[in-house]
Amino acid sequence: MSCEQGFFKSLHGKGLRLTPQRKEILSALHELDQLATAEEIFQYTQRKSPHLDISTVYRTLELLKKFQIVTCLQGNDGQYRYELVHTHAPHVHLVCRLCGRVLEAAIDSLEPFVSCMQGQYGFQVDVNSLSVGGLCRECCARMR
Amino acid sequence: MSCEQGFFKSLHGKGLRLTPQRKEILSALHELDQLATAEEIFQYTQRKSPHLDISTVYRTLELLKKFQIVTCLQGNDGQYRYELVHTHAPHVHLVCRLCGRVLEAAIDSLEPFVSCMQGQYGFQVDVNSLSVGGLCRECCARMR
DNA sequence: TTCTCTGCAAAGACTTTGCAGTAGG
DNA sequence: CCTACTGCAAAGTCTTTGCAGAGAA
Repeated sequence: MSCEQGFFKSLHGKGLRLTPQRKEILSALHELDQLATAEEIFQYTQRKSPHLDISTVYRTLELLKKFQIVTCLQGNDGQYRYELVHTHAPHVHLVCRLCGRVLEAAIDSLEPFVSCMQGQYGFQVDVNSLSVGGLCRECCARMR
Repeated sequence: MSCEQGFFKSLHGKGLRLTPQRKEILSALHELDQLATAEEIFQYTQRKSPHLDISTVYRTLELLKKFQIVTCLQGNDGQYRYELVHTHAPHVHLVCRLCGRVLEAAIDSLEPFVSCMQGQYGFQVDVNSLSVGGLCRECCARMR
């Protein structure tokens, strides 16, 4: 698991440690392989490590975020959701404001925007953690 | 205040009422004239209406959101922030992930993306409530 | 008069923190 | 062996809800 190696290096560089709990959480993120809340990740770890605490999940996610191994976004409901950065192709999330469903979308068409923000405002967009609200096809249809 | 009239009509159409508290909150949004948290809006109302309760602020913002009079986004810190939809030109918010500062940016360059999401996924992007994470010019510079 | 709205207080949902014992490097 | 990490419990933060009295239409 190359991700774990990278994580270990990042940790080691700062005098931090690779514990079984951290491995377990990283592994849960891999296996879930989609946006997941801290609670969902926690539930997942419980099968194998029933003593792992949810506060450890939060602390580890915080760490993974710092090292840019996971990104995090907030859904409809205000909860944070996490996913590994490099397992899928880069994408943005489309979050429906009615049904809350989340789609992944390609980022090619975003290029002009990203360049423009860089050029005009010196702002470097985190494409990986972009979350876009709106109406999904189904909810659009339902509204007429 | 045309906004208030629109609000009144929306309310009246559903058998709801325009109360002094709701006026006060709408007025606070106008005068703050920028993204503000429920708490900030609440604080602002306290000068003139010290008995207005924060739960009323939350309930009113919910209502204003339903009528699309305000939009709401979540900043760096997980708090919701609100602003009136039609007082500024349409814009997106650039939220710096380090310093938390929020810039307003023009939306022209976003057009290809919006069309593409519509075409490919049938997803109708809420441009007005788009919040984009990244690094601002200053924080970018500070990182080297 | 009617029924929505408000203030108050309390509960709720999610996340963070303090601490003392545990264990990675 | 040192000090970061964990589980536990408790506290925090922001937001929502229940209720009885107040007040807009």
